[in-house]
Amino acid sequence: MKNLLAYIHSLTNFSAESWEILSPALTTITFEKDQYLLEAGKVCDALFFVSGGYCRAFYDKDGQEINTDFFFENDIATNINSFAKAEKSEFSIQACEDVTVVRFDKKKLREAAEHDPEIDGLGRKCLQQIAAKQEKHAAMYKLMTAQERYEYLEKYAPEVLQRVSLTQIASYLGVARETLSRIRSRRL
Amino acid sequence: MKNLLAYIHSLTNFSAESWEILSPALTTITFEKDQYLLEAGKVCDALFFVSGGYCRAFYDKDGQEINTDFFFENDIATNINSFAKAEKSEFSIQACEDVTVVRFDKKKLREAAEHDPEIDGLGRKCLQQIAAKQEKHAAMYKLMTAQERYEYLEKYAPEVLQRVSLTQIASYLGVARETLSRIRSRRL
DNA sequence: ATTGTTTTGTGACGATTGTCACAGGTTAAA
DNA sequence: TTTAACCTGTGACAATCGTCACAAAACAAT
Repeated sequence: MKNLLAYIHSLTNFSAESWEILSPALTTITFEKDQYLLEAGKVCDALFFVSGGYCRAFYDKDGQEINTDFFFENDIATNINSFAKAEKSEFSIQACEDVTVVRFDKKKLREAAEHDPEIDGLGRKCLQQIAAKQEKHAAMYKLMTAQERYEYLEKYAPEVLQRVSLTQIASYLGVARETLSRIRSRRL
Repeated sequence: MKNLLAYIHSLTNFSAESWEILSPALTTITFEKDQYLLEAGKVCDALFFVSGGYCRAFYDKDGQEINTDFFFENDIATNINSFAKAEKSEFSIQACEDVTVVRFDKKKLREAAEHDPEIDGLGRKCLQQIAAKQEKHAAMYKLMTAQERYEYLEKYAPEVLQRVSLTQIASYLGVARETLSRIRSRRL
């Protein structure tokens, strides 16, 4: 909860009263490794602030799992489209370790936002953050080769390389496991 | 302006009074072919609702231009990160034909949003739309081969294939011009 | 019509990557 | 400690794609 408060304050001004109003929308939950925070085909009705452990977002493409995102401590994990439009999610979010999250219930969050403009502003900031993250990631794909993407991770997201297995990273970078293995050995 | 109203109503409830309050933030502008709506390195201080013609967003990577988006009639063209965070834009937006847009001035828009929750809600909806578009496009890159991406455009964005030159589309799809030419000839 | 400019198609070739197969390592549970 | 399951590294080979070069086609302007 302390991390969550720090995260919120890093985004926007947030009073003690706002926190009181927001609190009922929050629950701390733990997921065991391999459990799903969100399953493809279901509607996303919550945001998850990750306070311990990490998870991954992945699409199932013809039986093959393709990672599109990792969420570590102090990240917000969700499907923002599914959340905002109440459409079925096209991807799943799964715990890669035992994970602790603070869950923001959609309905209660909306009620809280209606009563408090600070909470409304926070919601908007979160949306922006998520949009920004998506744009960065999309640009990484469009502008870089596999090797450059790997170097980008080394530079800007080293925790991914430290904590995530090669196989999972390869899927995230869009290359075969073997190719990533060779990229690594080339760079020693 | 009529198209803009229809667009707004498709997103959210919007009263005549809100429109009155919003109007001072709007200007209709035309850009000639090749003119810039936004230049890389500058801060984006406006949204552009495209009412005629189309434009492209592109990154400059070591002198090579890489297209990342096209904006047609009834699209909102902007750099949402640069707009929201007042950071320098990493890409440019350029008119590909003579283009007519309705410009939303950032400062005036914010003032209008402070006076009217409907305008505030509209802003949020726009943000969501843009985030959704980005996510779709990112997924296209991560999940599909070049050929599948081309077929995706055929299915979901045929106006791109009709109106944009092969060279520009190739850059957008992330393949060499020649490769796209071969994808096309394979599919006849 | 003619010229010049831009765009598109195509062949050849080399580089990169994916696929398949298998070996070596690591980890976790019994 | 042993086993089993999983992850990683590596070689061989085929398929794909990018690059270079140039021809054909489309388009614009005079």
